[in-house]
Amino acid sequence: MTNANSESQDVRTPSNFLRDIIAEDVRTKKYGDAVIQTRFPPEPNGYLHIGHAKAICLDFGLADEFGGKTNLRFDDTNPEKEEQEYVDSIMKDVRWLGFEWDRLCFASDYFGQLYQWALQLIRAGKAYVDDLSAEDIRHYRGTLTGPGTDSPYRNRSVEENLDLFVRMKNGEFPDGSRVLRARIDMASPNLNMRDPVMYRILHATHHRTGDTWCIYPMYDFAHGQSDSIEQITHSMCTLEFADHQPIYRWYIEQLGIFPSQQFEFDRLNLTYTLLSKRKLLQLVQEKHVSGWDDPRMPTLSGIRRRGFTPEAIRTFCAAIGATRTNGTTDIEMLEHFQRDDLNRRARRAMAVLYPLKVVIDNYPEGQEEFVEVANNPEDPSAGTRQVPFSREIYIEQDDFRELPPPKYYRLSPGKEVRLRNAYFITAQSVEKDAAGNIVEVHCTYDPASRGGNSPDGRKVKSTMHWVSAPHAISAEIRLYDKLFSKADPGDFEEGQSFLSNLNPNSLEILSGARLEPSLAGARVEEHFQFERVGYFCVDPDSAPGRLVFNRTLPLKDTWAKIEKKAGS
RNA sequence: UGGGCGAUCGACUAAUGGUAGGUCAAGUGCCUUUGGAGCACUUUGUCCAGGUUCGAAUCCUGGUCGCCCAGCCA
Repeated sequence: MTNANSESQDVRTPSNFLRDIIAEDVRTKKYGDAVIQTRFPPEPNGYLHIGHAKAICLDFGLADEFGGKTNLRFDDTNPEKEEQEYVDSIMKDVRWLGFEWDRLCFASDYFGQLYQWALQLIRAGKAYVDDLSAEDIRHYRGTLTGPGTDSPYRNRSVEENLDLFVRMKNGEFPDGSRVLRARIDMASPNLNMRDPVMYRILHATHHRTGDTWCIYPMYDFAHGQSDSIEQITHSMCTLEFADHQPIYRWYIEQLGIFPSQQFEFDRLNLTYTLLSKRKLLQLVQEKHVSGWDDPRMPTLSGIRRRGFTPEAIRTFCAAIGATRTNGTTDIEMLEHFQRDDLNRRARRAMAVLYPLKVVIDNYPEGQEEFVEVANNPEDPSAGTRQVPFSREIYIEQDDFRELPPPKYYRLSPGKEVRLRNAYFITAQSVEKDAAGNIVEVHCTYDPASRGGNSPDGRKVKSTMHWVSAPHAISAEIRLYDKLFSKADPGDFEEGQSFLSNLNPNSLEILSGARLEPSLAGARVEEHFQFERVGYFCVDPDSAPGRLVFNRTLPLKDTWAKIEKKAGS
């Protein structure tokens, strides 16, 4: 298994209860000389999201930590919701995250064995065919506070149950007409033990088994036994399955098979984020986003396209740990680990998103030169590159104010600043259009300050990025922001839905940006830090000569904070 | 008037009867050729009430609050 290796930035939480349990089981040799075996069991009915990443890191990470193995198992017991497209995307995403499974498994591979086990339980008088309708079953199940009632079909003979079940399998009955149920206890305080349904009739084509079957096992009758077949030692799942533990154990005990054990941990919740497959599907189907891989989606394919990296996601997952407490993690924490990762690794470049032309009046017309620029100041091994400079350049509109507010260090009339890696310039005058908008700033430069330092030791308060106007290239820039404007997207007014919390400004497309020419060679999915602006990566929509950049995250903006404080 | 699980800084998470610590966020200062990064410092916490104990976040009792469960979904 070539799992995510522990790089230096990996955060190891001191401990979590799952690791403690496994460590103890390894120490006491609970499973003899057998190795720790886990599994990641997605249902192929949607794309994986950041919440699954936590489960993946736990399933694969913990097994790996103790020299164990992890299977990727598709929990494909419901043919009506599952598709090959999802299987493919899930495999791709798990690998992208940095994990490789020991065995690729499908619950559907066990349909035959599961069927035999069902027969075994019927023969043992532990299962029966019920003719009650779905509605009646619900009714007979009782309530949270009151016991259920036995189905009138509960005491059929073994022979009759066998006959009926075989005929169910042979397709003699229509969908919904009968089910196979475990015979346990209709008065159990745990609803899952009130004769749970084991099999339902579904004349549907399965993405792998085709039309071989018309009866399909329920999750509870499939999951534990699948774990058992694969000799899973530690079957980790989320908290809402805790109530299923008794039924998980019941089937394994009745069948006398390998005793896999289930452990539950808390599901990931993130502020400003929805992690419900149903709602994500709705966003896709109703076209509130461009698809499962829309860069605003919390899906792994979405955040990959946005520019997030597997390393950062793994570090994040390690940092948040695992407990049995429901909570909501600040999205800021994910963003922090992503910035941290990209700060170390992303190549720097200069790009002006909202250009303002600057003419350097005392720079010779027609002259050009190249200045040497570090590709990544955090990583000298990234080398340097040559960036063209000339008389006319673009700077960010925000970097010039005719009337500078207090503490504004950037360019303003009479003020001297540094153009990064180039020269000191001083603003002299502005040109405006008929409407009074500044369209051009005239400056002078100090030829002695080449490279960005003045020999006389003169200091400037500000350093600004720039792009040489005649050399600049264009690109489409997609500025992404949070998909939802409310920390809890599920918190909405009466009569509304989570859709009312959609952030109307989650995507802004810029067409006027000017970029340094070296960016022309950028490849899809390549990450950059546009200095002083943010982290960007190349979108797959790019074509030769037509670059598209997605903003992964903006850089932290201290000035914006100062300005906001002054304004409020 | 069922059952299950849980409760530690604003958020996430350690401490497993012996100094309540880390990360994020927030704030202050230093530094800076990215108002980025970095560095230093600071603020804020054991749900409540009893009990056991030399000593309790941890053990006990009783409350309170939160989450999950009545699919022929997973």
